[in-house]
Amino acid sequence: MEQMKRTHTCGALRAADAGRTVTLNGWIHRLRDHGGVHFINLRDRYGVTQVVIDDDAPRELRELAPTLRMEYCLALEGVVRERPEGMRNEAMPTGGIEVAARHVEILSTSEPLPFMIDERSDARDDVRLRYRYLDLRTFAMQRKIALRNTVMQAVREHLTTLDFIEIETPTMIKSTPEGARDFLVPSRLHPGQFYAMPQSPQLYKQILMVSGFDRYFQIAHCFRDEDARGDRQLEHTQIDLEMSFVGREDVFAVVEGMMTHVFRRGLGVELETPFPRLSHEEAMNRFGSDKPDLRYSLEIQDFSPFVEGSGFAVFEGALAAGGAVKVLVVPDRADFSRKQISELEEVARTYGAKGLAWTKVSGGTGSTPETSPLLEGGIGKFFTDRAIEITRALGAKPGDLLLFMADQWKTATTALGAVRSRIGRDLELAQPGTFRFAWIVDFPLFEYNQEEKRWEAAHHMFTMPREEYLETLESDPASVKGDLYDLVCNGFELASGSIRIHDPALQKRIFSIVGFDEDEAQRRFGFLLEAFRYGAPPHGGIAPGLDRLVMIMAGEDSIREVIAFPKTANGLNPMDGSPGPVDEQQLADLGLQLAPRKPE
RNA sequence: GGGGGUGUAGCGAAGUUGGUUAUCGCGCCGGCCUGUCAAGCCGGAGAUCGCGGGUUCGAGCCCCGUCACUCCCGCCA
Repeated sequence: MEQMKRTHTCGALRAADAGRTVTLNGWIHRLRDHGGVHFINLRDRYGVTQVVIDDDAPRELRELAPTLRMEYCLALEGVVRERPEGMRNEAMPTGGIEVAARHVEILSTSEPLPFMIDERSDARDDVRLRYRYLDLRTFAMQRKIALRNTVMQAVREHLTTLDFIEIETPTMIKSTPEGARDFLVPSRLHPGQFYAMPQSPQLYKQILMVSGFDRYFQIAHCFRDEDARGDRQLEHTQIDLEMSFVGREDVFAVVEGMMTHVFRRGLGVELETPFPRLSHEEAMNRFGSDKPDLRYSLEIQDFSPFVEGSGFAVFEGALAAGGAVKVLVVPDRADFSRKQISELEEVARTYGAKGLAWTKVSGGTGSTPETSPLLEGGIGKFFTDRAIEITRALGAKPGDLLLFMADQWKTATTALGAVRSRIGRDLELAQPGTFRFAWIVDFPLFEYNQEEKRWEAAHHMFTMPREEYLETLESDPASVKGDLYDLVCNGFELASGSIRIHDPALQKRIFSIVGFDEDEAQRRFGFLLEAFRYGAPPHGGIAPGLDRLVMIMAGEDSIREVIAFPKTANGLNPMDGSPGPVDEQQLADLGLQLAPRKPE
C-alpha cells in the first residue's frame, strides 16, 4: 500500500490540477467500455472522479481493464487532464477533468452486488439492513451519517462553551419501576440478580446535580423494551442535559441556543428564537396533538356554541355527557369525495372516535338569503338557519369542507388531530425544508389509570408541580400542571424535560399520591432520596433525541435513516442476526433456565 | 397484543375474471462498439411466485395458518 497511497480524494481534483500525476483510492462506481476506451467512475466518501484507460495506456493496463467489475476496490495512478470541450460533465464537481490511468492495482475484488450503490436503488428495508455496509456506501447515507456527526460536534461545541461538562453514566444500572419495560442484564456474580439498561440517565444526572456539576450533558444511549416505530427504536441516542439553579426559561434558552448552533452548522439554516410556547391544553385544543406540526395552520375550533337547539342528537348528547364538539375547517376541499371523507373517518376511529361528521360550505359570501353561505350535505341540514353565523365564526367560506368530532374532550381532540395530520400529509401542506419549533408547556402532572384505579405520574415522579398547584396536589390531582415541557418540531416530539423536585418532603407527597409507600420508594430510589438529604440544589433538564433531530434535519421520516446500524420495527438486526440464542453453558453461568415456549 | 399495506429472478416492478412455456427494466454472463458519464446495440443465463396447508380438473391470483418488511392503535414515565 505504501506505493499506491492516495494523493487526492475522488472529489478533490479540478481543472487547476491538470498535468499532475496523482494517485487515487476508491471503489468502482460505474464502468463504461467503448471497445477500446474504458471509463471508470471511481468513488470514495468525497466524490466521484472519471478515470480513463485508452489507447495511450500501458498494454498491461489495457489488458486489465476488461476484467474490472463494479465495486472493486482500487488504487490507481494517472495524470490529470482537462476534458476536451463538449465532454465535460457539469453535474459532477470533478466533471471538468479526468485521470488518464497509467497503473491500476486491484486492492479487492467484489462479487456482484445484491443491489446497486445508487441513490435510485430502492431495495426493501430488510435487504438494505441485511447488507447495511453496502447501503452505507451510498452518498445519501454517507451524507446523513456525516450530518449526524456534525450535529454531535456542534452540540459538544455549544454546550462546552456554556460550561457544560460531559459525563458518562453507567449502561448497567438498577431496574426502576414505571415507565417503559427495561432491558435486563443478568448478573453472573450474583445469580438471580439483574442490571437494567438505562431508559435514560435520569437518576444519575440528578445525582450529578447534588454532586455540584451544575451543568452536565451526555450524548447517551438509551434503551426501552417497547414496540418500535419509524421514530422509535429499541435503543436510541439522547442529548441528555441537566442544570442546577434554573427555571424552565433557563433550560429553554440553552436548548434554543443549541438548536440554533446545530442548524447553522449542520444545514446553514437560521432558526428564529425564542421558539413559540403553547400550553398542552392549547396545543390539544388547536391542533389535537401534544406534538403539533406547525408548518401548516389548519386549526381545530370549538363548535359547542352552535350545538344547543340544533336538534342534532349526537352533538347535543356529547355535550350533555360533559364532552366536546370540535370542528376542523378544511379550506377549498368541498370537493372531497364521500370515499375520501370515510377514509378520514377510519383514521378517527383508530383513535377511538365513533364517527366523523361533515358538511360543505356552498353559496355566496353575502348576507342576504340569496347570496349567503350555505351548509350543504352531511349534517348541514341541522344548522341551516345559523349558516351565516357559523361560517363567520369559523372563518369558513364557500368551497370549504367542515369536519366535526363529538366525544369526550380528549378523544374528540386527538381523533380530529389525527385527521388534521392525515390531511396535512395527503395534501402536502408542510413545505419541505422548513422547521417549525415550539415549546409545549404545562402538561398535567398526573394521569388517572382507569384499569388500576389510581393516579400515576404523566411524565416521571420527580417532576415539580407548578407552584400554584402546591396547595391542591392531593385534593385535585387532575388539575395539577407540572413544570414539564416538550420541544416539538414538524410534528415530532424532539425533547422532553422538566424542573425536578429537590425537596424530600414534596417528593414524599408525590409518592403518596401515586400510591408509592415509603418502603417501596426507599427500595427503588433510596439512593436518590438519600442523596437529596445532603443539600440538593434546585435543578431541571431536558433530553433532545439525537436520532429524531438528525432525521428532521435530513428530511427523513424514519430514524433508521440516520442510524448506522438500526434494527427493524420488529427489533431484529438482519445483518448480525440479533437477537439470537445462546449456549446452554452461558445460561448456566448466569443461573438461568429457559421457560417452555408455549405453555399449552 | 390488535388492525392495514407489502412479499413474484441478485434488485425494483407487471401479471386481467383462476387457464398453455410467468413479463419488463436494472444488474449478471458472452459478443459488438474509440468519448461515455444512469453509455448504446445484439445474444444468453437466472424464479420451488416468502413458507406451510387447503379449495379446484387447474392457483402467482381464492381460503386458512405462519414468517418477514412497513404504517397505525395499544405500549413508549
